[in-house]
Amino acid sequence: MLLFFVFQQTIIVVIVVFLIYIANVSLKLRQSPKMEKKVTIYDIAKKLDITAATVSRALNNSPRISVSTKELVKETADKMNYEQNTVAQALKSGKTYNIGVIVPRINSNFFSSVIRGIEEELQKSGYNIIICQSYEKAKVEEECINTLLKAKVDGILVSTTPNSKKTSYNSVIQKGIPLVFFDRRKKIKGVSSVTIDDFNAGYISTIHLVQQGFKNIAHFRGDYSIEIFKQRYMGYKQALIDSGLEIRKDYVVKTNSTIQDGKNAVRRLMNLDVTPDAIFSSSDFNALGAIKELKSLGYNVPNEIGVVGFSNEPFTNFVELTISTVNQFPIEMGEKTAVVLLEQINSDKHVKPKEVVISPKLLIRDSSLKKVDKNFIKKPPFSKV
Amino acid sequence: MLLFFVFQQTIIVVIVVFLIYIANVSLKLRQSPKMEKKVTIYDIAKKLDITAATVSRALNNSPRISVSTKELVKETADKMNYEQNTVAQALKSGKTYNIGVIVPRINSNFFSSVIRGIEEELQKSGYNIIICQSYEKAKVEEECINTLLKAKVDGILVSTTPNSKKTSYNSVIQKGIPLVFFDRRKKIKGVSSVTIDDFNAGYISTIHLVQQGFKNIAHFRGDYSIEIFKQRYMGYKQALIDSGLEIRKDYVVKTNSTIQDGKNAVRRLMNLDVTPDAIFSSSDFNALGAIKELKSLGYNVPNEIGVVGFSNEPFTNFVELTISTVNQFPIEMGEKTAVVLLEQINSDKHVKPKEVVISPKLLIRDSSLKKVDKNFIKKPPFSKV
DNA sequence: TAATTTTATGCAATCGATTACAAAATTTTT
DNA sequence: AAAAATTTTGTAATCGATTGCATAAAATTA
Repeated sequence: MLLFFVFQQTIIVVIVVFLIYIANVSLKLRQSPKMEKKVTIYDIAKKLDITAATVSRALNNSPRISVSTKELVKETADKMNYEQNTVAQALKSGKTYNIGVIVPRINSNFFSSVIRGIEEELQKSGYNIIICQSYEKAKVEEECINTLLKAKVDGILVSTTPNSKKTSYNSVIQKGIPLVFFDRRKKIKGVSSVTIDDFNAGYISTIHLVQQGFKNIAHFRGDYSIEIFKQRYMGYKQALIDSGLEIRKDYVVKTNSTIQDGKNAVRRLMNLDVTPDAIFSSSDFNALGAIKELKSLGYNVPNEIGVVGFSNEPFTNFVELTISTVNQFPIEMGEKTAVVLLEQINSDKHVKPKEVVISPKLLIRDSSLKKVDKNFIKKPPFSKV
Repeated sequence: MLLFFVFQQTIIVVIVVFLIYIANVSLKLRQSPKMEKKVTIYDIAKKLDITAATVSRALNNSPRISVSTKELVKETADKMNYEQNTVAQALKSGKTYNIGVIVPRINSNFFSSVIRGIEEELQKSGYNIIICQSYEKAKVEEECINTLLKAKVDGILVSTTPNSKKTSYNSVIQKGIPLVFFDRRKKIKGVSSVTIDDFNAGYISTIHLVQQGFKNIAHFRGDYSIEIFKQRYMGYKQALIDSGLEIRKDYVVKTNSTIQDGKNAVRRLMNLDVTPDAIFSSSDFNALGAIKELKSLGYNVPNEIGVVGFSNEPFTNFVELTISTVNQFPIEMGEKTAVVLLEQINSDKHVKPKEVVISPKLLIRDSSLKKVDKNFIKKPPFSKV
């Protein structure tokens, strides 16, 4: 009986041990394979029998730590595979080293190039970027802002969406988070921006069409709630005035930046009593749609109708009939935007808001260059690409 | 004398007070305009004369808090404009709710569409994504990995770059951070992936060319260090075998995904003794370059030479001669990748690695459809778009 | 050698939220 | 009405790194 009891005990113990073993194995499996446990400055401190404070100072190269301990600490940290916990640092310092970027979408060459410029500049200073797409919707843009604020970014770069309200950015400004607009800016007091000279871009594009001999020049415009589209239109208008050409309201068509909208706009224009003989479009996609539709309607581009687009999307240079367009120097724009932001982040005192303006460049290609005039065109200030 | 002393004292005091005033003003300016100070759960606790613990529990809807205090706390939090500090939460919980995404570049329709799918799926669960571009360079990809690890992301999604080593991902795996490959995968034991059936894509594309009557079919391949390019090639090869066609080594040309590389490859092929009469390209950009070059060499596409591209980049459908290509369903791919990742994040126990495979779809367009054969083509399993 | 300065390190609070465990307040049971 | 069970709230430690202040150790000066 006693023997039996002992046996029973043993069995229980064995089972328990087995269960513990199983638990361990499954724990290992769950964290498989060979999950490392995190090393903290406390672990290093314990190993060297010093304080975490000393370790922290040593790793940060504080002049208050002797050279010998610094070396020792750094070596040990390396050996132990120590990595700073940026989250803890962020909590202590209030800086996450993350920058939010809000764009309508990333799958256009223009925006992805701007982002590239931003990225290259910011990473030099150790910042990461969090990209948020608004898909051209004001409401989604507001969600983006909230998301980025929640993520505690150290700054926000925005290219706005139509109809977004200035007040959307109040929360950002009130929190004192640096904010810079690029390309599609909002005019908000005290907020910096980096743009191109859209008025000038509109002006030189239109003048180019005038010089080509076109007299009835139409314009595809984007939403006026976005500054750049208003400016391009103003430049277009001024060019017509300066050239002594008539300004016709029905020649200005509002479009979204899609191929289809370009087609639709052309259909509308070509039903007018006096049809236009040239188009200055605020969008390469519109321009492409327009050219396709014009061809299918039997018009000859550029000899009957000239077209200039905007943004220098890559396809403008590899379609059958290359499309004249405006280079906005997107990478440079991104770099400059990042620089303006960094200045704002790094300055203790309140920096004056900056309005950086980049000069656009008209790229004259087939779609606006009448074959007969090819040799008579003036060179500067335009360039053939 | 005493009087003077008193005066002097007073003046000093006044100056000091003034200096303090100046300091305050400049401080305000610096934080202008009307910077809000952060509200914490301690502020709420103090105001209601309860503990921070209670506030925290109330805000998190703990069942251990009475309904009345919950309401009170939530109301007060609203009134005080309280916002949770995600950094503090991240430190405590070890979760940042950030997911890293590494892609070669974002300015291709394919990758930006995948990202869109990922984003839509992840945001439902409250995750943000941090995008990192490797620009097709293995070294940059490693930097991306380090950056994301430093940022303490909760998971990483990757579409790899040529020549990146499997060991690059060791640090991710060892840390137990969920990792999922999409499209351009690496075969690593225990790591999930979401891809299309590239073998099949290569097979049906080639078979389609065969059915069109082409007999000397060349292939543009990407870097074999990337699984998908190997698979597409294998599919191409198998199709030739099954069709009883000869396999010629010099018909397989390695290219990068650029227009120029497509042109170069065509020049090379057209210098062979037996020139090919069709091309199955692993890249739409190559296909476009090839078509341009073929035209300039005087060949008729598709009647003399048929071309099929890959990825359904938008331009393939709006160039003069529309390009046949393969739809990879990028948005769906993104969604599925996100789902696989979330499963991995949310499961306590070790989940089995998944290999999700999406069926590609051949889109037959002008560049591979001989005009004369138009009416004789078999419908399924292909579709005309 | 004693006093002073300089240099190096430790102590403890802090950033803001979460959560075992303990204790108080309330309700239910006997 | 006292005891037991339940609900509600509080105490204090924790996540990991940083930093003002204090103290100990070493170097310099008197």
